Amino acid sequence: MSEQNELIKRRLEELEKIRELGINPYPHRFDVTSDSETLISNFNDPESDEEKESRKSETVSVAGRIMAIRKMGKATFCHIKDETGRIQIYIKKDEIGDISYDVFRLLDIGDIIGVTGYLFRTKTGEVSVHAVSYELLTKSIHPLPVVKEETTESGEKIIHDAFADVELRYRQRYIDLIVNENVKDVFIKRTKIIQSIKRTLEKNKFFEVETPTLQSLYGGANAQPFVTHHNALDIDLYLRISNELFLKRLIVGGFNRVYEFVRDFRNEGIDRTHNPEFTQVEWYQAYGDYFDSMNMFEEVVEQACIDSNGTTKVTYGDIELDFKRPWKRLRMSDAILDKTGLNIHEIKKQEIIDYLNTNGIDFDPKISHSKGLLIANLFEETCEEDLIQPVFIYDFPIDTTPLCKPLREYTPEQLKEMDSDPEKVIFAERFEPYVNKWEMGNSYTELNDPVLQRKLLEGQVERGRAGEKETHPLDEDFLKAIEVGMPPTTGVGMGVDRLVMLLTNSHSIRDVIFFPLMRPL
RNA sequence: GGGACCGUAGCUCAGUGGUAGAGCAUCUGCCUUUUAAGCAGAGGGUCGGUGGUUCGAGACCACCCGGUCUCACCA
Repeated sequence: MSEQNELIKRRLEELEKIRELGINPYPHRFDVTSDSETLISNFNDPESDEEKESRKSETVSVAGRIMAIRKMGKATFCHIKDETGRIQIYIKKDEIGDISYDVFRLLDIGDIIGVTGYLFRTKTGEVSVHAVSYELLTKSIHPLPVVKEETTESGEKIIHDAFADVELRYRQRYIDLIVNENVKDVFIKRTKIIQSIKRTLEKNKFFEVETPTLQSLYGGANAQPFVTHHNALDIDLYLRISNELFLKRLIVGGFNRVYEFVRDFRNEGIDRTHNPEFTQVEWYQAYGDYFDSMNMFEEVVEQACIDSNGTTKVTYGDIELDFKRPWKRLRMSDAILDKTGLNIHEIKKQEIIDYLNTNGIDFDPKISHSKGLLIANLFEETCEEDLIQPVFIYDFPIDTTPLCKPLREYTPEQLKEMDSDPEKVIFAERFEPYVNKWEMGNSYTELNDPVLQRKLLEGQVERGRAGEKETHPLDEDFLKAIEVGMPPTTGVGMGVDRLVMLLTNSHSIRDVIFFPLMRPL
């Protein structure tokens, strides 16, 4: 028999013994009156023997999971862990009764107990609960990794035999949360960040809405979708890659400011900044432009940083980031000029290709038809690596997106002329915030010219036929909505997981998602 | 998808071709203020899987499974 089964078998036997003694190992409730953090932080040492004696009648009830047991014959110490921390429990045989004490000795690390008793400080100085009674609340039959915590004389904590196998931690997050102290803190911060973003948006009159996850057409981003099937309708459906096109329909419908936190699904590679399902918040604001979105974006992130960390500054790895507003704003063309000396407005398409080639920069030959896509590629390969502190990169070639308005400075004649000249690049009012070299989001002055919108989306279909995998299929219903008329609008998509990574100093996106996708065993 | 590395007891790990190891956990005994409690003893393994090389494989080779890091694609 394997060790694992043997450990479980022994615990099942103990479970039976407990039942035979008339004790329900899975009772229905327990009155909890306090928690470890409150008890320890509010404890004052009694000033006299009388006070010490009277304290014994001031009982509290706490509940938690047994994390460590130290049996000493007729007395036993254990630590229980509740939602706020750990507290030591002291149980004496002659006080609690022989049977009760014997049952206690059947308990294991991992069991959940409720303890009623009074507070005292041990000889070695730890505030503890002196048990008057206790109750088994849940018997655990699956052994937990035993992690030992040593406190050195200088007060430093050393963790021994940490449950550190990354794979097991992700696959069995419930165990990770129990035995690894800081894991829960990351997820508490995650929730605080999300709550903060919602507060900031609500404060600015944005209205929370919900749109479909299952979509018969996907769009709003460049990505490959997951395909699924609806049986009753007998049609294939896609898990959304973005909610952009639905939020715009709501702007058309008369909601002026909407936002939605969504899980997006993208059928692409997995690495430390990419999980196949990830969280994004998108917001759309009628009558605003991309500068309004920059203002909102930096307000949202600065506030989220303050609400989760107390300041606008945060340390990520060995760098310090400061999210204090206002953030730097840099045109893509200026970023390229600063970095490479290339003035993309002046030079020919071929000169960009030559530059890429002579500098050993790989690019997909499929994009060589488009000066705009070459520029975007040039930017990503040369400038991104320097974008550590928060910065808005703005004015992207229009070829990079079919959903964004051209710059306001162009006259209709200029646009027409540029469109027919492959050496001219139309720039669009798009920006991406960068932090720590990562794209943190995406924003446009949204395109609302239905004729141009149709033309650009049909262009996507063309490019899809030519072999690009991440282009949009044509969404006629969306085009109809734009034809009905969308007011001038700006919208933002923001990657929540990456923001949480930065604000919690997490190395991998899997550290900020409770249950990241793992290959089934 | 490419490359590098990893997989040995429940957990953390050692084991450079010759009888599978340590600490913690578990079990037995002792121990009424311990705290990585302690002391004495015991049990626990198809060494990720399948083939191969060899007198002999945990180790060497091939393939497979799972993972980590990294590059590519993307947010």
